[in-house]
Amino acid sequence: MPRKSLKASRSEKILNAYADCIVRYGLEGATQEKIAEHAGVKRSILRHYLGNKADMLNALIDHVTGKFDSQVQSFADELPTTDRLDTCLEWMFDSEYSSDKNATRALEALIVCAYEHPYAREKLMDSTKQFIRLIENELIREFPNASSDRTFDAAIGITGIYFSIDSLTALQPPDEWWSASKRAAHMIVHSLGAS
Amino acid sequence: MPRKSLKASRSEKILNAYADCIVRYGLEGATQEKIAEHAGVKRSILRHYLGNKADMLNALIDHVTGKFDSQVQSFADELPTTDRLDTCLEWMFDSEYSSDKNATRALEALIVCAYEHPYAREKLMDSTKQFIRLIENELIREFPNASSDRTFDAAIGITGIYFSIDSLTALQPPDEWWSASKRAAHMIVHSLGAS
DNA sequence: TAATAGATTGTCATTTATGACAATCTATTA
DNA sequence: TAATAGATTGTCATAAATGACAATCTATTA
Repeated sequence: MPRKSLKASRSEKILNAYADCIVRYGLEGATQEKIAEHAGVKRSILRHYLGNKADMLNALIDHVTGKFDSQVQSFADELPTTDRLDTCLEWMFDSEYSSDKNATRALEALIVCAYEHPYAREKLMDSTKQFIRLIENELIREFPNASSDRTFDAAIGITGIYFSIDSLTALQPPDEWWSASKRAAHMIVHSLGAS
Repeated sequence: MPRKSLKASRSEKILNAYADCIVRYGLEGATQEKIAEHAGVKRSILRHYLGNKADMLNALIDHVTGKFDSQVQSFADELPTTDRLDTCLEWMFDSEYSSDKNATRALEALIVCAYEHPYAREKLMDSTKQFIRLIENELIREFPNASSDRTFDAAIGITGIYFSIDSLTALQPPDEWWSASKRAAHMIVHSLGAS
């Protein structure tokens, strides 16, 4: 008899707005008013679907890490059979392929709450590890003879370069910084090949 | 006749506390109460020496970028004549040498205000460029025959790796991530040498 | 030691953010 | 079409953060 629940779609829309807001205004700068405005709803709606502030933050943590994880997964799934590593770096560092870099930036914006929020810390750590592992797997596939230590080092390095240039986006760096980052990542790859 | 002004020392103490707070609680999470508590003073004092919220933020931007810049400068000045590049990477990635990593983390925590605050964006960009240039100079000194493009790429890469592992500190990554980051930076260096 | 400029404290008003909940509207189907 | 469960809106209370400023204390030196 009742009407259909909009909980899933409304929550999705609100949490996306929340993620956008923490990227733009910082975690504590993302007030409920701003989130509601970005989502195009009344503030009361946030509470109706997601509870109070703490509930919302927990939902956001799951949302952001979940979205990031699934993007990483489909990223891996859609890699071609040849040129996987090069394709990988193209997708990471070329803006035309930037499917939704906001997932990464939201993840970075959440890091600050790791100090007070052990659950967040764990989930963010897991997501980060998963991303590193994706890079690591592609490196192993390309260089099966490289030592696993060096492969891990390279994966950490490439991931770091990516996270860093991504978080510098707010400073509006020139496009050259992106292409330079990409070439730096390639340097690591080549160094691994030359071992 | 009046008593000596404590403006310089009090402002210094307050701004250091402010910087600590934005690292720990985020830019908007660093309330005047928390800053005052960290600095061990009454809140009224903040206003007395640094004005209102906007004034304080401007002072913080100058303070953080100035501190970062001067640390980068003395970092460069104190490098030995031999093994400069290796020493550089040791200082960056080995925790025992971490003079004051908080300057870097405060810089990163400020990035979010670049969206709304053009002055902050410029200063943060300048400080970032200066750090990259420091790395670049050392690479040029070590590899004078490398093309300037590749040297810049390498500098961007190494800087990115450093900024990234530094900002991941809140997630309490294992020490291996730091050493892996260091070795990844070395990979870039070696790749430059092998050009 | 008295006058002065600054340090320090305390208090209140205003604004902002959040929490709680009543009231109303609307899709759904029995 | 009437009953229902959920959607949506609006309002008020409380809490938190900031701004403003009066009042008091204290080092300095003329």
